[in-house]
Amino acid sequence: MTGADTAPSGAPGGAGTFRDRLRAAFAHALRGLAADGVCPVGAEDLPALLEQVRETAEAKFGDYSGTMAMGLAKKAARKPRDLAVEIARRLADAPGYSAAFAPPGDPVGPGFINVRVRDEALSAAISAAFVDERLGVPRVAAPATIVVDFSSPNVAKPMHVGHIRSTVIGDSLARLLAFRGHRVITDNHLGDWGTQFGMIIWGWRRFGDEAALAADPTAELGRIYRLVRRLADAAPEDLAADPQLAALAAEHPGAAREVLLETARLHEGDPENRALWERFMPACLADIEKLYRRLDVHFDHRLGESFFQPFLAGVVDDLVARGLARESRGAIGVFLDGDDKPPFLVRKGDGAFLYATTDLATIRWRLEHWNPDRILYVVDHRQGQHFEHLFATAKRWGLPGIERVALEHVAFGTVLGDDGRPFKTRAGDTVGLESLLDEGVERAFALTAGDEGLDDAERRRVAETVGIGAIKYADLCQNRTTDYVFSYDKMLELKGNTAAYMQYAVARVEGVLEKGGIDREALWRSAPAIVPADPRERSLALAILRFGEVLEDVEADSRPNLLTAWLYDLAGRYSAFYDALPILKCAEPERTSRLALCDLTGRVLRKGLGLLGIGTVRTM
RNA sequence: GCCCCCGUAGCUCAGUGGAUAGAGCGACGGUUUCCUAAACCGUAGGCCGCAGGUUCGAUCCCUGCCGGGGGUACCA
Repeated sequence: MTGADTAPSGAPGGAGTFRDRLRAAFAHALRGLAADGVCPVGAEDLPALLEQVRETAEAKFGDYSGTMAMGLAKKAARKPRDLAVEIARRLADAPGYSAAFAPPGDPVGPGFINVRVRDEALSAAISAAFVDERLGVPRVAAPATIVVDFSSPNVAKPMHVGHIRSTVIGDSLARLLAFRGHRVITDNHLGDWGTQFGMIIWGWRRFGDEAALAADPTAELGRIYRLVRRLADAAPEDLAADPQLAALAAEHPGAAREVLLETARLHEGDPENRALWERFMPACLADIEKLYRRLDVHFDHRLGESFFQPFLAGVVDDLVARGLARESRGAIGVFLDGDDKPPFLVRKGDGAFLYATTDLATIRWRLEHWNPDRILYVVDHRQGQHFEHLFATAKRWGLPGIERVALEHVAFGTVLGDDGRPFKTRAGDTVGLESLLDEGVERAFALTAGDEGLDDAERRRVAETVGIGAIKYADLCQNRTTDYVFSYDKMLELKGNTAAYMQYAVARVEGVLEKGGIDREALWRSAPAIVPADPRERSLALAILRFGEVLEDVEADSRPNLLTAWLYDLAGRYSAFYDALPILKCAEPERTSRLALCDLTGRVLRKGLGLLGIGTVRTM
């Protein structure tokens, strides 16, 4: 970090984004339409209609357009074009319109109303953003309390590639929502009480190695976990392929059943199992924390499954008492879709609870203690059905506050290897998260081999930022819901939609300012007028001022890839600007204006990357 | 069987009701006495899986089909 995104002081937050201001003007125009009886537009119709005010596809159509006239034409019993004329006329009279936008021209095509931002307004807005600590991004009018539940690894086994998306996407959403002005509560719902502990307890008693545990607790626990898992899950063909495993399996024919028994004992409060659990936990947590520090991911809370364990029996009793859950085949479940469909199980036949039970207890606890407006579960898409059932059960349960909280499963796809199968090592093992990061950093380091003027320590720091940034960015820039193919080569490309390209753009900004010996603080204090006269400056300035619009869109659908797409577009515009126009070598007042635009671009890129949890470097 | 997701350029992916469907890689061509050329500019490359439907307008919404993936009562 260069520290340059700390605030210049003194700027107002501004009157909202250009899109906000134009939507307000369209709202005025549409209400006028209704008041004059031209077209019935109810207050409830407005939001959807105003969503049709957005940036144009191409600069030749202007900066923003409104396309609602076509859809409304039938309702108004007019030709779309005529209605567009009516709207455009009222638009020009809307309060605040003419200060920001040029008079709308005649509607284009079937009824597009195209609008161009006035040059003076653009200059004023970009100059204001320059001295604004929020870079021109407005705060939300109505802050909400939003719980972001993400990462949630199972402790007692190493974090692996499967945890990266939840961790990176969740962290980014939390940062973004907080910057927007919401009250964000991050919670890591650790898997610290599940069947894997039954496996470890059972395995420790049979295969545990005290010396190995002392030397490297996670490695030893991981070894035991994997071994027991293979034993308990072994299919006949696995046993046929692995004589050693087969021998073990013959020795422990009841492994699967006994593991579940140990889990149940732990849950029932068996002192010996509890003692083992307490013995294993600290090492597990320390190991996980180490990775989070490296990823620069932080949580407000770490309320794992074990935290909710005391409430589970009460949850089941309550569900039964209210007639929602009942006994079936020895287990207890909620029949959501009728008796013939599989129920949502909250207690197993052996008395152990399930993650459904914990999740229900967690919802109740969060409602009681945090009273949130939204709870986001950043969990992979394969658990979609679980969350459907969970949310449906929670609503039927009728907890206080449940009717006003939005429970949202923020689903994401699987990380695949080159072969299109879930990402694995060549040997077929799950890829550990730490070694994944190491390899990304190592490859980034190799790429800096030719760099002059960087000592080894500096190169290491750059490689860490670039390597980890590449991995995070590759994940965030994909449409969340689709699977994506993991490729070090692609994510470390210096061109294209990668973290490195954005980081490089930031480094070039640094280069210009450093080369010019620019005193940034003094530049901020002088609050210069930025005048985007050249089309490339204009295009860059407009993109910068869309930052707030993009964050609003990201929040609406929990889609960080909208932010990465905008950053990529922004960095591209900067590169085009930088390439075509002299900055240090042009005359005043252009020189200061362009320097300010440069500096602001750098701060905006840095802030945008920061909201993705990605750092930047001064040189690369 | 039922439910969910995905089929867009050779490859990896954006775009999910608007204007001539976009990037990167790969291919071909251009730009450096000049602030980081790890860059920029350009060319070629597409029945947006198939067939119907809704709409002024469909890659996007609905229905069916084909192909791929995932889920589907005691793992999470």
